[in-house]
Amino acid sequence: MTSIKDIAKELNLAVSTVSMALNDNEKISKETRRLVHEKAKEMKYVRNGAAVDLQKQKTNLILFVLYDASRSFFSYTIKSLQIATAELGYDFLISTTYGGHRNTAERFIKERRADAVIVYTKTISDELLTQYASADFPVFVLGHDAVTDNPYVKSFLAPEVRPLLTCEYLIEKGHRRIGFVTGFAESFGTVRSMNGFRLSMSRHGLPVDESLIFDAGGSQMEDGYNVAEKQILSRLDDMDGLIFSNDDIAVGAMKCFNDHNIVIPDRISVIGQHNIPASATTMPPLTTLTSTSGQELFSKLVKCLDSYIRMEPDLELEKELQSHQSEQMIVERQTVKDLNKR
Amino acid sequence: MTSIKDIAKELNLAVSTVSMALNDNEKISKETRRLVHEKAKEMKYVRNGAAVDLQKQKTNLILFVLYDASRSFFSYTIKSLQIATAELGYDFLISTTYGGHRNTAERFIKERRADAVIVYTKTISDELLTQYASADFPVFVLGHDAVTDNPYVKSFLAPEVRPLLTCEYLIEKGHRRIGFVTGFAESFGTVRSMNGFRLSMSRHGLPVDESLIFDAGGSQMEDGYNVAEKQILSRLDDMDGLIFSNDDIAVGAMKCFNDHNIVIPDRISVIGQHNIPASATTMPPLTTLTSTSGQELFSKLVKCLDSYIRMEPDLELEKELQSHQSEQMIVERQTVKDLNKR
DNA sequence: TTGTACGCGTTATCAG
DNA sequence: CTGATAACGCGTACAA
Repeated sequence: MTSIKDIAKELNLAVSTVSMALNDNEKISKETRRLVHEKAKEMKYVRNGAAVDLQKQKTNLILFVLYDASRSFFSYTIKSLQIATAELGYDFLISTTYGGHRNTAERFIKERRADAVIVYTKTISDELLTQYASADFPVFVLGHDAVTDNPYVKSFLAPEVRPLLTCEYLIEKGHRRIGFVTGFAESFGTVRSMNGFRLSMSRHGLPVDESLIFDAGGSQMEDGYNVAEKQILSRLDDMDGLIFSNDDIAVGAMKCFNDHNIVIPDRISVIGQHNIPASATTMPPLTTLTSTSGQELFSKLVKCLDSYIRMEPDLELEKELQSHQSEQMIVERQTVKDLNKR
Repeated sequence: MTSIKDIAKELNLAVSTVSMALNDNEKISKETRRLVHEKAKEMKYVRNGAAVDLQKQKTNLILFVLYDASRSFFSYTIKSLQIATAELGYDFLISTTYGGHRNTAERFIKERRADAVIVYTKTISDELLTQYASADFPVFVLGHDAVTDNPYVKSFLAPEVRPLLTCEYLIEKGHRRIGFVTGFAESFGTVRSMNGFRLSMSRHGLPVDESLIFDAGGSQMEDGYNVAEKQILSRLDDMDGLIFSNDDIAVGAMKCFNDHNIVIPDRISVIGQHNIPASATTMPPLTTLTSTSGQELFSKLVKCLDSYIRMEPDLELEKELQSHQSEQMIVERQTVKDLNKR
């Protein structure tokens, strides 16, 4: 590995000169700069990231931590964040905690191997974040309100507990005996929509039958298929509507219903959440929920994060972001029957 | 930020003593170690990653570079690699190059910000890898044979050009006028299956009608829907079979066919590739191709990579891995008609 | 058992 | 415009 020292020696220059030349510092004559660059290329010089980081006390990196990158629901977020971070010149890396693999994420947080972290999973504890966030190492939490007294752990996109729109929709369409299927227990979506579900039911004076709350154990299509086959099929007669806490498991369950010749929505209404691409392809297409949070939102988010990194928090922008409530909308397709019409 | 210096001062010890104590070096008395650890916790000491990396000339990091983490096809690979790297104590991070965002990946490669890189995309050029790989910075390429003279760029899981099994299958079932739909042009899967397609056709003496080769422009479900609607629908009568280079676009296209009341496989046979979860949920379920490359394979792969990192290449293991040809199998579902039977 | 001294590769500050 | 020197935070021989 050739270093600036080597090229300094080769050129009979001081290391500092070489360093500056390499960074195109105006203080160095154009000629010298040219020479240095040339030699550098010739000697296949590449700068050492660790050394730069150490000296600058900056990594230029923003780390995004989430549970499962393959969930279609997160793919949009990933892309948006990548665009936003790139706009501001940051590097962007993803750490996945699927299967309990939190070590990498935690080490990067503890050892400050990034300038900031964006956490979109419950698998990293609020305590850890509280412990390690600081003025020069801000942590943004997405999807829930982190419990913390650390002012540098900021929460965004954490919908307040509100009635669950999918539930409201089913009720509006005349459903009364409504079941609920939970996804990965450690996900915010599951917890939140579960709470929303209970809220909606109670507000309409409807009882929640705990035996009609099914746990898929995970948030992937296969999990949806399995819970449908093993737990839901036998209870179909006890419900007129079934809410899934996300589309992934709903799509899997739809497959199961098809395999068992259960006609949706004649036999039972089904509704999902997130509007992932595959939900449009089920038979019949899945009615679901969509929520708007465009590229612009993520750009603002990263801009705000950047302001924290630069130690000049843009409190105004932060306020705007925190008051942001994403608009939710039912995507009406063909898995919910209007029971009022008969 | 408190450093070992600070805690050394506080305890009237030498930095080196503190350093060793922190690393539980036997040379330091148990009592001192306890003391140091205590003080460290008290002062909220956290070690500085960059400094450690610089000194050790190791990052303990393996970087995985791919185009789009949300593609269901890659999710299994990600998970397997994560498990495998964790087994050997490495940190594991993902860099996504979707939308041309290669900067991060390239910078990490150039500046050696990882101990090794696994590349599973065409978006990082072979030249770059060739230029930066070295004995102490191995690069493993997945999915294609990298063109390089650098012995530290190793290729794996690069199927030889062979007849395309899905095509063979269609032909066996009596199809003759076969169309082909390509996904993201920069993906290996697309290129390879395209070549296999041509090979199969020619081996059976069948002409390839170039106007029946459709470009979806991307590998996501939406891309499949769009190409079906805009290009394929009008050509349905000119084909009896249609091959998609991956399931994602096939699933999207199936949705389109359903929307337009095209009955599959009566009107046309359809076959995909990869057997992603969603392919089982289309109406009717998609016939597709699956290939086996289990956890064990990835564990071996990472073990081999590790041997390179440790500068003791396990050539035997490497050989075994390189000769590995994944078993391919048709997953027979309901989108291919047997034309011989009528 | 502990301390000293040095190096890892880079940048920044100053003096010349 | 260029050079010497001191950091950055840590690990490790070697000496005490």
